[in-house]
Amino acid sequence: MPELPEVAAVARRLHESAAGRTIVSAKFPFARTTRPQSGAALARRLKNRKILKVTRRAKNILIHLPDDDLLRIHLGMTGELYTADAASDVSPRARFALDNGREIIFEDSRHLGRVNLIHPRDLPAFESGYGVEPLSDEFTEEWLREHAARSRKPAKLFLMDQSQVAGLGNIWAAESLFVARISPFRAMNSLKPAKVRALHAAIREVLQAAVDSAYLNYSKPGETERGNTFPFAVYGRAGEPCLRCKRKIKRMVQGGRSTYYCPNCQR
DNA sequence: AACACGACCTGGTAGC
DNA sequence: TGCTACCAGGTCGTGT
Repeated sequence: MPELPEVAAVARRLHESAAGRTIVSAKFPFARTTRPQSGAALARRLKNRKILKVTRRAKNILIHLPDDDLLRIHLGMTGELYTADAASDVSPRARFALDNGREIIFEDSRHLGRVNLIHPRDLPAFESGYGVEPLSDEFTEEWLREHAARSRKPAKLFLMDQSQVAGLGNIWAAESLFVARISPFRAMNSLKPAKVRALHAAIREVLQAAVDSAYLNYSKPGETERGNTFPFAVYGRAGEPCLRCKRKIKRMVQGGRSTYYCPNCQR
């Protein structure tokens, strides 16, 4: 489910519902959730800590605690994070009881997500895995031109590389490339300046629209609906007509993932 | 260093 | 209806 726009929406909602609250207790019924950390040890360190704010970095949700500790939640493919009335009947991967009688629930059917505590001394190691935030001022056309010139990767794999551009995933990388009319297989260092400019603009435009849409989808308190109703231009549309040229959208496997594109107008 | 590929998991759905 | 095969928006480790 979650790429940058969806994670941003979840983080924002969690901030609205949980910032200022104190974690009374935490439970991790599955060892896998907190790997490689111990669930019991993590629960001890969360007890009676106040939630200062909730932010996002790449596809991580960061719950800021006192003493610069960060509770980091990665949703994986199927993670859902929300606040609910206590004693709800779900059996989640993690449960955080709050001092107002509600709790933060982390569900994740595929167990691909995780919850960890990041101590300030481990922050540099955490940060070193991630590149520029594509909606930040740091992500400029110049940034993209310089980094594109240094990578022989196919454009789609470059965009999905979290150490380059943090937060793009399979859907929004494909959508950005469609808008910029660039083939997902095109080597980054072969892009001419005009294409780089188009790609930079496309990423900003597509992500900003998705962020707005995702927030709307998640904006109602208590709502936990899944799925993204955003009208995709290419993602998941194999065999359907291209919105620009009417030729068929194609699905290919690239880097082990499905890639959707228009072979006619993406070059 | 850079890439490909399987592993990690469960659940939904298309097809027989 | 039931079974099988494939697919899923993400990493992570291992091997070349």
